[in-house]
Amino acid sequence: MPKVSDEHLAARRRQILEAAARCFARDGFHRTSMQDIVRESGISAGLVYRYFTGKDDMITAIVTDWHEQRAARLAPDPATAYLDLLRSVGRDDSRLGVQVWAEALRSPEILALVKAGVDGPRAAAAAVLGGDDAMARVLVAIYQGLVLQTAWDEPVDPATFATAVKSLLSRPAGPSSDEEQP
Amino acid sequence: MPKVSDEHLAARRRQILEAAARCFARDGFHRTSMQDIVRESGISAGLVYRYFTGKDDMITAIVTDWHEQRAARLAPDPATAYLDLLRSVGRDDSRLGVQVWAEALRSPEILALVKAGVDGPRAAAAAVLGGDDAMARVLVAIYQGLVLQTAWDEPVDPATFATAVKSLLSRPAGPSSDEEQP
Amino acid sequence: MPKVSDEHLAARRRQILEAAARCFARDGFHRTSMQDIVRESGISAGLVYRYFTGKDDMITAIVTDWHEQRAARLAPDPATAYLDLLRSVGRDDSRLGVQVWAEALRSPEILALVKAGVDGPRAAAAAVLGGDDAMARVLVAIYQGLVLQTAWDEPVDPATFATAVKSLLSRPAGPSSDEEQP
Amino acid sequence: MPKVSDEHLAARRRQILEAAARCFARDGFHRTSMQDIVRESGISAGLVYRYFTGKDDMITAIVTDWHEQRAARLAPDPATAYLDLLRSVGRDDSRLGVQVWAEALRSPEILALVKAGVDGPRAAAAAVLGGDDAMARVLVAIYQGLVLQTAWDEPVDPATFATAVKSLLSRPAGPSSDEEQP
DNA sequence: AATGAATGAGTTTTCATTCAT
DNA sequence: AATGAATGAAAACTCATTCAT
Repeated sequence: MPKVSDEHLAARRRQILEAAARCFARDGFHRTSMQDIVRESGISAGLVYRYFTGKDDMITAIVTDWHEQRAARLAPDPATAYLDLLRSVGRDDSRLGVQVWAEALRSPEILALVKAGVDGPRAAAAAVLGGDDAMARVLVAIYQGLVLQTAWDEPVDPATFATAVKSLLSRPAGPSSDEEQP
Repeated sequence: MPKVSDEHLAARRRQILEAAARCFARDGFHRTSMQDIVRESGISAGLVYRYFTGKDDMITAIVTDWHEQRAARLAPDPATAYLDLLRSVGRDDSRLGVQVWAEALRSPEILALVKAGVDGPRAAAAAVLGGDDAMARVLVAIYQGLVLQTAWDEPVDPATFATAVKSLLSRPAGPSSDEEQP
Repeated sequence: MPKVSDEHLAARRRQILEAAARCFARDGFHRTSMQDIVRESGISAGLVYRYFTGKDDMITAIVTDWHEQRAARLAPDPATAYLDLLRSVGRDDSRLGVQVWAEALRSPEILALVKAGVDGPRAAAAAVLGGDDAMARVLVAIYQGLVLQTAWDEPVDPATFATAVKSLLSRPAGPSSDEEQP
Repeated sequence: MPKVSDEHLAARRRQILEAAARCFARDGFHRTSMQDIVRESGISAGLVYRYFTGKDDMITAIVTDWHEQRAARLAPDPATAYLDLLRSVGRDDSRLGVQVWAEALRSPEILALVKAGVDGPRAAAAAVLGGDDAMARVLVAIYQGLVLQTAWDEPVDPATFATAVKSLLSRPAGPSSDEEQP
C-alpha cells in the first residue's frame, strides 16, 4: 500500500494506542509485553514500531492524548468544572491513571507530562481561591484520591463523593477554629 | 547445618526487606531485579529464596510491615491523628506507596492489604463524622493525593498542606449553600 | 504500465548498485540494511527487488561489475601492469574488497567470482615468470596485503609500497642462498 | 555451585570461546547467532553473558587470545621466524582471521587489536632490513595474502609458498634495475 | 545455613521481503 | 513502473528461580 491517507495513518495510530491503553489499564505497563499489544491491536510487531519507538513512547503518547482530551472537556466554567470533573471519574481511566502515576516516578518525561496536566487546573483553582495555593493542592489531592479509590474498585460513587466535597467547600470560610476534625 | 536463633532470622529478614524497599522506592517493582536486591542486601540469591517465595512475596511482606508500623503510630487520639498523619508524609515512603498502589491493580492480595490498611482509619473517621462515609472517603482521598504529590517531588509542604486541610475542616458545617467553589 | 527504455533500466541499476557499494564500503554487508540502501539510493524498497533478488544478489552484482572494470583497466602490458595495479589501490575500494573477501567465505558464488577475478592475472604472471606458480601467488599475495593495509587506514603509500616491490622483484634471480631475511 | 575454582572459570571461558571461534570461522560473525554459540558450546544463554557482554566482546577476546598465543610462538629468531610463520598458516585460523579483518573495518577496538598484533612484527622486520619500512610492509603483505588465499581454500601449499618467498628474499639486493616484472 | 553458578523461557526490537495500490 | 505499508520470523539479551556444593 503506497502512500496511504492521513486518516488511515491516524486511525492506525489510534488503533494501536487504544489497544495499548486497554492492556496497560488491565495489566500495567510492565506486565504488558509488546506481544500483548501486537495481539490486542491486531497489527504486526514491525508496524507498531513504525508508529512508536517503543513502549515508553506509547505511554507518553497515551498520556499526552489523554491530557489533551481532558483539557478540551474541562474548559468552560471553573466554578462547576471541578465537581463535574469529580463526577466524571471512571474506572478504566483511573486504572490507567494510577499506572501512569507510578511510571512518572521512573520517567522524567512522563512526570513532566502529568505535572503539566495538573499545574493548569491547580493554578486556575488557586486564582479562584484568592491565591490560596495550599488549598488548591488540597482540591487536586481530593481528585487524585478519588481516582485512586475508583481504580481500586472501592465502593465509591463519584456523584456521592462529589456531593460530600461540595458540602465541604460550600461551608462559609469562617474564622478557623482550633477544633480539629479527624 | 546448625539452626540459627530467631533473632538472627528476623534480622536477616529485615535486612532483605529494607534493601528491597530501598530498591523499590528508587526504581519501582518491575525495574528492580532480584539481582539488585541481592546486591543491595548483601545476601546471596539462594538465601533470599529461603525467606521469601519470590518478588511478589517480598512486596506483600513490605506492604504488611508498613501498614503494621503505621497502625502502631496512628493509634491514640483520632482527633489530632489525621492532621499528624498528613504532616508525617515523607518522600521515600510516598514513592514506595505509589508503586504499591499500582501493584494493587494487578495483585488481589496486595489490593486486599492496602484496602485493609485504609478501611480501619476510614471507618474511624466515619464514626467521628457521625457516620458520613462519603466525607470519610474525602479525608482519605486528601491523604492519598498528598502522598502522590509528595512522591512526585512537587513543592508541597506537608505542614502547610495540613494547615489548609485544618482550616477547611474547621469551618462550621453550616447550611450547605449552592455556591460552588472550583 | 509503460515499459521503459533500456538506458533507464541500466541507469536505475547503476544507481542502486552505487548506493549499495557506498553503504557496504562504509558499514559492511551485514550492518547495511536494505532500508539503508533504499535511503541512500532514493529508490523505493519494492523497486529494488525488481532489479535484484535480494542483498546477496546485489553483492554478487557489485563484485562482478568491479572485476569487469578492473579487467578492463588491467589489460595492456603485463610487465608494467602489476606495479600500476599496486599504485592504483584506493581506500574505499579496498574496504569494499575486504568485506567481499569475508563474504566469499560464506558464499560459494562470491568465492567463485573473486577466485575467477584473481586466477586470470595470476596465470598471466605465472606465464611471465616461466611457469613459477608459487611466485605468481606471492605477487598476488603482495597485492592482497596492500589492499588490506589500505583498507585499515594504515599509513601505507601505494607508490612507496610499489617501489619497494619493484626493487625486490628487480633483483637478479641469482642462485638462492641459504641466508634468510626475516 | 558456589564459588567455583579459577580453573573451572577459565575452562568455561575457553569452552565458550572455542565454540564461538568455530562458529565464526565457519559462518562469519554476523551469520553466527548467539543461539548458535549457545548450542555449539553446550552452555546456556544466560551463562554466556556472565562471561562476555556480547558478541563483540567475544570477538575481542578471541583476537586478543590469538595474538597472545602467536606472540608466544613467534619469539625466538627473527631470521627464520618469518618463513616459519608462513609455513604455519592453517585454514581454520585463516578463515577466522579474514572475518576479523573485515570486522576491524567496523570496530575501532578490533582494528586497534589487529594493528597492534602486526605492528610489533613489522617493526622487527624493519629493523632487520635496515629500517626499510616499505619493505617490511611488503613482507607483512605477503603473509596477509597467504592467509587470505588459504582461507579461500586455494590450492596453496604454505611450504611451497614459503620457499618461493625465500628464494625471492635471498636474491642479492643488487642495484635496482628498471626492468619490471609483472 | 549459605553460596552463586547455572538455567531457559520470555522480552524487546530489527529487517529482508512481499504485495495491494 | 513504482510505491511504501505491512509482515513475521529471527536476533540479542535479561532475569526470576533452582540446586549442587
